[in-house]
Amino acid sequence: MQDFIKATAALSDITRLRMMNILLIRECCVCEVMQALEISQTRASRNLSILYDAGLLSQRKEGLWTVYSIDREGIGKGNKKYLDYIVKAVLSALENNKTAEADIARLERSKRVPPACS
Amino acid sequence: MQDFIKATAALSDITRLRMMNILLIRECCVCEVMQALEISQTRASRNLSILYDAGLLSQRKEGLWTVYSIDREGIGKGNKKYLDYIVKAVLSALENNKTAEADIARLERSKRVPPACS
DNA sequence: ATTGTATATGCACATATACGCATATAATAA
DNA sequence: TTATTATATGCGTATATGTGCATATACAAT
Repeated sequence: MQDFIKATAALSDITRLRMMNILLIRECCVCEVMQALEISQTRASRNLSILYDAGLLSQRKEGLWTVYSIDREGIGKGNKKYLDYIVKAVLSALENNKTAEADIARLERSKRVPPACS
Repeated sequence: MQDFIKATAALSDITRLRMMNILLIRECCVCEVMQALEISQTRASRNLSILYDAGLLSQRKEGLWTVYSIDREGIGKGNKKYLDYIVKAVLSALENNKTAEADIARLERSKRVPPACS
């Protein structure tokens, strides 16, 4: 119940909903999210953390980057079955949305600036 | 998108989640909700309004009472398809929850006190 | 009209949330 | 070591949210 509340609270914010939108396309590091949504670094980092803490995202370190992605492992498992429905609701809510489409367009142009560990 | 945010914000509160729980059993007037959840009149009225404004409940006047119920007409229709998923998520999130079960037990004992229009 | 009952709402207040700025931390490169 | 880059976080601030108290409104019965 508290988990559900945390998840729905995490999704009831336009910035984080836009984040879910692009992360449903592909995983992103923080700076890619900044570019795609045209938001500040602080804002990107903080809101990605909130989605992570709510159990919606998984996180991994890759050199300098923190890469976030939809937690396809955790979602729908165990006592978090409801997250499946929530993700479906997100997808449905984002259909044909201009902002969501513009974010995806910018996502395609955004890059992890210079390769740090190549 | 704003509709989705309104709906998830409405559900990210324990009082309102408990309300959805009992309303999924049957429609209730405000005073039945008060009794089932053991909350104040103000709190019941205000939070039911929030669920109503979020498009999750329908409302009808019946004598002195305002009767609220899950909006089975509106949900899932038109551009609110995602609400279907959200309701499923609510049901899933409330499975085997002690508070939710206690609320339902009290709901079964609660009555619309005296018949006003009989 | 007057009384009683169910619900809604204005107001004050405490707490939570979202944000930017500046700075800290962590990892890499020179 | 020092510099650089990506990300995280402490702090202050503005706004939003949840609640109770008191009161208003709406409807019904007498």
